[in-house]
Amino acid sequence: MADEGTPEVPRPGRPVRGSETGRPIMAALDLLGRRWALRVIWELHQGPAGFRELQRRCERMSSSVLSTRLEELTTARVVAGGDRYRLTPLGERLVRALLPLQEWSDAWDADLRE
Amino acid sequence: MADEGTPEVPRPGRPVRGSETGRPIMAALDLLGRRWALRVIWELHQGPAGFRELQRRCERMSSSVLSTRLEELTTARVVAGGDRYRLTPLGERLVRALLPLQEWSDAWDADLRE
DNA sequence: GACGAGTGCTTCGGTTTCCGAACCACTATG
DNA sequence: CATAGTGGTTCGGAAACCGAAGCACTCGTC
Repeated sequence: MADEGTPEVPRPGRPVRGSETGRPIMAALDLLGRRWALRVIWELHQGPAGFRELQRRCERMSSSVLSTRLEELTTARVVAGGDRYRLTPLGERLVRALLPLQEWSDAWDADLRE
Repeated sequence: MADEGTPEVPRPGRPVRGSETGRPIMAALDLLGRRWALRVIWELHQGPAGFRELQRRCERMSSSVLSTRLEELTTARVVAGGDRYRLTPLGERLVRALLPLQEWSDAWDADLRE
């Protein structure tokens, strides 16, 4: 489904960009702080999708980057491929952890409108 | 505190990278999906910090990128400058929305160790 | 008052990442 | 056979990021 080369995916327990400690939260911030990563997870929460459908949901996201992100998220066991891409139980749990963000973004909207 | 040029900061209500709709959540995902953005917010939650101290907390983060992120986050009213940088009430609320992520990252760690 | 030592940044050349159109191989469906 | 859709990969150009260096300033202190 994707190249299994040497993809350099952040993992807890290993030093990542900006942290030698390997603290899980730092690995998570690295993984999720890559372009489109949060968005892909968010869109998959709306339901499983094939490659091209997922790309459409992300409004013209580059296919090459989508491919890379899917590989990273798959390695991280957040996403699983097969017939279509879908969130793993771990991925679902991540989305639940991210749900308060939607609420916050509405508050942010309200705040900036003042 | 930083250049007030034309910084192109994502805002709810405006089309952002990957979304023409301007839905607040999409603007938030864009803002927070930039390198170091989540980390800077996370570190400021440990307490206010001056520029160089914040850079140290982020373990050798590039000063130029820190400068850019601080400008974006300030424009977004998540961070405020002054004597030292600190989270605004909106920023504190954002951190609270992000707290479940720490818990998740520990579960992620446990899952990957299997 | 000249010396560090620290601060808040900016500049700039080099590297990495991202973008996106084109393309390839495959599977329908008509 | 043609057309349309799928799951990607390739690759040249653009944008983002990196990090060492430097600048202007303040704060002791000798």
